[in-house]
Amino acid sequence: MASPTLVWFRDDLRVADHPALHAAVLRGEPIVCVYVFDEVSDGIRPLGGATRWWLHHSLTALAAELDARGLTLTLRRGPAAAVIAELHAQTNAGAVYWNRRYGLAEREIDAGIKAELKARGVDARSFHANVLFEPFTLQTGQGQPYRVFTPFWRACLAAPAPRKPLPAPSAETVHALGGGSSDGSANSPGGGSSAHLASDHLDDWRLLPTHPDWAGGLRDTWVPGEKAAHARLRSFMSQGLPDYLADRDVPAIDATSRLSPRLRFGELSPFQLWHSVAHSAPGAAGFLRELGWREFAYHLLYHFPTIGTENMRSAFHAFPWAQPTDEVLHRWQQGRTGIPLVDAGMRELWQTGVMHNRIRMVAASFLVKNLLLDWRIGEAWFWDTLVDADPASNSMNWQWVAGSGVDAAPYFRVFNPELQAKKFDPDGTYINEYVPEAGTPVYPEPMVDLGESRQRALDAYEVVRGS
DNA sequence: TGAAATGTTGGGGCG
DNA sequence: ACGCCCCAACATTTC
Repeated sequence: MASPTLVWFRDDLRVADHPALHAAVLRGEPIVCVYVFDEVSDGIRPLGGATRWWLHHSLTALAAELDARGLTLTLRRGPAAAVIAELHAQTNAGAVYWNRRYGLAEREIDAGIKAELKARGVDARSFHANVLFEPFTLQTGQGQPYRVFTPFWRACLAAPAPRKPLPAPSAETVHALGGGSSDGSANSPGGGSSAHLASDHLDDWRLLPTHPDWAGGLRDTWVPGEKAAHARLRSFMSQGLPDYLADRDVPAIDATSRLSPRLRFGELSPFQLWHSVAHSAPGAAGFLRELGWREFAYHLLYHFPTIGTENMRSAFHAFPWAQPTDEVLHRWQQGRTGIPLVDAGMRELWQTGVMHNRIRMVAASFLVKNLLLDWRIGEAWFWDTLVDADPASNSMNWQWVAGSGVDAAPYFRVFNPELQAKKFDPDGTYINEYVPEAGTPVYPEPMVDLGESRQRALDAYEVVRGS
């Protein structure tokens, strides 16, 4: 192949609405697809266990989608800059395309790679793909990044409408580019005209848990991959959306979209969601608003890159967090707090890799306020156990609960898990599903008194009050 | 995307 | 019939 186009897949494990892949097709040269598993570059946070599981299966699904189009997904492991440079040398690629990401370390890595490639005369390009509104295009009247959700989302809705999704390239289109691996040359060197491009074996990355294999609940709950993502998208839009507003707060009802892990790994793009919604339908604005919170999280991550590690309100630097003990932490993590709704949520998380949105707030509030533990402790656990763990949303939402974020819940807002259970799980269906022993003698006593620990949190928050 | 305390109101029981 | 009290229901304030 003369000067193939290298398409670098990252958090965009899809073939439809993939601007980098789409542009590669338009460029008209053979396409080389690659995924780089990078846990070693500076500032890169290693994936948690649940996201590693998802990544394994989503990569498998992506490879199949590409294969159906005569493309091979090449897998490489290592620091992205070195790996891309090596791939460039091995393929003599004339162009390298990818879709943008928004964390600081990722942006620095990508900028370095782009500069390096351009210096070698390569057409290195990044595309707008994974957020509806580029964070650097939105600012307040004062020229500052938005710090409050409502005006942010108002500005988004007033901005030019998000573009229509791009189609997935067809097998015929890709085949016409030639030089590729439509005969499976990656597995049978000598087939086709291209040189064999070495690929790691996915199994060697050991993304799946062993000893023990704790992923049974994930397998029972999820089918990762673009095809399954579209199936859920269709069923949610046709059946779920009308009742979304009414039912989304009831954890016993399957009323939330459950699309978050699809967005996390880019099996679906936000553009596809945006244009799947019948905007005049009841529930549409409410659902899109949730998509707006994801946008806001990425906006904040871009403009305030330390959102995952530092309190956005600096007064919280002096907050008197309690010292975590293993016993206390394990009771929360394993759903043995003695508070049924909290335990149900934590067990749902452990079993399925997600937790219902409302219960996330309750369980997080319990950790940060009733147990008075630093939100970063909870953030780390969610990072490890959520299949939708996302550097933007996870950080923003924990800071929201803790009150340390810029547009956060006021410090004095403390969820009462018993009241929340009465309101949103009145017949106990959800609690009973995950904590069937609640109310029996084997169920533990509450690890803290809800009233006393609430008061302790309010007292502690005096430190940051008024700042 | 809260909860609890405090304040207000209005209907009904009852002397 | 009337006023008083109780208290649920709702509203407002405070944390």
